[in-house]
Amino acid sequence: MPELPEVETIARDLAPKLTGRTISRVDVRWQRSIDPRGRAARALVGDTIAGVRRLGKYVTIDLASGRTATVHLRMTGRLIADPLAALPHTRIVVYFADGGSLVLSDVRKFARLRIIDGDPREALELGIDPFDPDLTPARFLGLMRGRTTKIKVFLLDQRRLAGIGNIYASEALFDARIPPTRPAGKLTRAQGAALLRSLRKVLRKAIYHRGSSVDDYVDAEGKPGEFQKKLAVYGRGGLPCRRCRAPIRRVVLAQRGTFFCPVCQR
DNA sequence: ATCAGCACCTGTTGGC
DNA sequence: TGCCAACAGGTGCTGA
Repeated sequence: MPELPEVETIARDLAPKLTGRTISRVDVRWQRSIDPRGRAARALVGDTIAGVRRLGKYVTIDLASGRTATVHLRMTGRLIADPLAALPHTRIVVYFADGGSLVLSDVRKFARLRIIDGDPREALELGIDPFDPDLTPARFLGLMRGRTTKIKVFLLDQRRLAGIGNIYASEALFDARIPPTRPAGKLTRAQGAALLRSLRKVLRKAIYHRGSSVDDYVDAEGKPGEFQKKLAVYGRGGLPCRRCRAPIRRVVLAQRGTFFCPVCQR
């Protein structure tokens, strides 16, 4: 479900609510929700939350001990602080010494909590953040140089760029007027620069609107985002392009639905 | 390097 | 109305 804008929204909402709170107990109701590459859930007990931020699509909880707890919500995960009522599909409950809690709920059981000792960026093998000021057009072009993979598929590779998912890959390519099937290494310098601009523009707008709720995404307050109303191509197969009225096409790339305007993107 | 296929899960939707 | 295949904001593994 959530991509960069949704995770950014959740992390910003959670930060003031969780910072400074001490973990007293963790209730794991679906064991596979704990990523076995990290520590066991009990490692969190006694630790205090120092801050909450986003790394790629991970909600990243920094702990006073120096450890990091990362949550990946995958398709349908939700993180809710101090829920007023029991949530359906609750997989993990982190209880605080003050009596409150943080709940991970997830219908499809794909979401994962991982407790990391060292540098989380390294452990998660994340590429550069789209908003990193070091990501210049030249560096962006450099990432794509020589790659024959289709640009849409390239954008989804978290080891290159961290945070782009299926919605915003299609949206940014439409905004930059680049066909999703173009080999990444074949983008011109102008196209590379335009795509980087479009990625940032689309992501920034989506963050402003608190993310896109296409199906069941909700933020840390349980509320949907608003950006789905602004989507230009994602989920609009067969509908007229907002720019030229030609029907939006849907194709499958890397097993993911991909939407584009065959007229605007050539 | 790259890609297709499948696995992980459950719920909703659209076509017949 | 009812059934059932297709599909879903993601990743990770295998094998070609």
